Amino acid sequence: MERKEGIKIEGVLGNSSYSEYTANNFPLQSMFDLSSSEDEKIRSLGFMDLLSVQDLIGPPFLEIMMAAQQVPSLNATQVSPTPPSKKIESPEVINQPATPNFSSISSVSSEALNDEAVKVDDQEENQQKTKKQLKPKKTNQKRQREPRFAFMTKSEVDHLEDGYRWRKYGQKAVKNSPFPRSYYRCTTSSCNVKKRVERSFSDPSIVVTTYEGQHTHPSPIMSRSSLGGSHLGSPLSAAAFGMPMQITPPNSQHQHQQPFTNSLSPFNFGHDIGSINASFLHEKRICTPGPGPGPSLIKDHGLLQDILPSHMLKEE
DNA sequence: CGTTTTTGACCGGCGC
DNA sequence: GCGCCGGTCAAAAACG
Repeated sequence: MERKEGIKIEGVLGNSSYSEYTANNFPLQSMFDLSSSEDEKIRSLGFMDLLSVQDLIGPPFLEIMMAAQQVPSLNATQVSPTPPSKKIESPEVINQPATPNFSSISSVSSEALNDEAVKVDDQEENQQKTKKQLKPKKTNQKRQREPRFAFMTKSEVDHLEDGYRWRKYGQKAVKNSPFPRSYYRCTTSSCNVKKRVERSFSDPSIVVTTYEGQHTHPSPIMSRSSLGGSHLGSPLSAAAFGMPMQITPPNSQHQHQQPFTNSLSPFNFGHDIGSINASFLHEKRICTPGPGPGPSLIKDHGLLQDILPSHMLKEE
């Protein structure tokens, strides 16, 4: 009964977990100005502040905004006359009130670089010590954070279906917001991807989903058909990420929102962001409510292929 | 009956 | 050193 749908991914925002920004391997970072000052705020205020998206609405279905967009055209297109509620947001990475195209912010955390290597190891370890993180005093090493990305989505549902199964493991009240923040973890045993979901204080209709880490497995939903075992060798592959991927399950009994399917999973950190952007753009395109009423909005005819293996694109 | 959600407690990091 | 805060755990409850 409730399962609302209508989700629009407004934007993406990745923020480096902490002050690791220093590492700029990601061109993205340069774009997002989550500079240290911002970073501070982020910590204090929370993502929401950063994301303070005013009304990024516009397009009918969903539009994705990669903050990473280095696409000048996009930036140019989106002018943000809207006064930032906070000022935290970087001028270039905001949304556009005028053009119903993209809007959003994003940045990528840099941990990937440093942690990447570690991460791999970490995963293994994690499996072993899955539940003894608190009790035993961790030797000394502070837990390392994985790359995080935040997506701003306009949706009525808090938990967006992204192709993966998530188990909620916590919920906390957000300081500057009346809305709580929910913490989810990928149910796959060997996968330690986490994500947190919170609603924007400014715009209750906007949900901010922050992904942390990358999936070590393909989307359970997707795997049903081809993924079978042909690919997935690369943990960093798009699918590997916790990016939101909307797929229409064959037997959608869960909450599936609109028939749109987006396979965005672009943030391969050390990869070309260009592709990412492309994929996002592509997304947008896909999502556009075309005249043809078909559940197959997906069909990637585009750059997606660059990023996703043919299996991922899945054909229906 | 197995899985997921709820929720209060706990822990570590950080600022004062 | 203390308190605040974000994030996580884990037992119990709720669900399917």
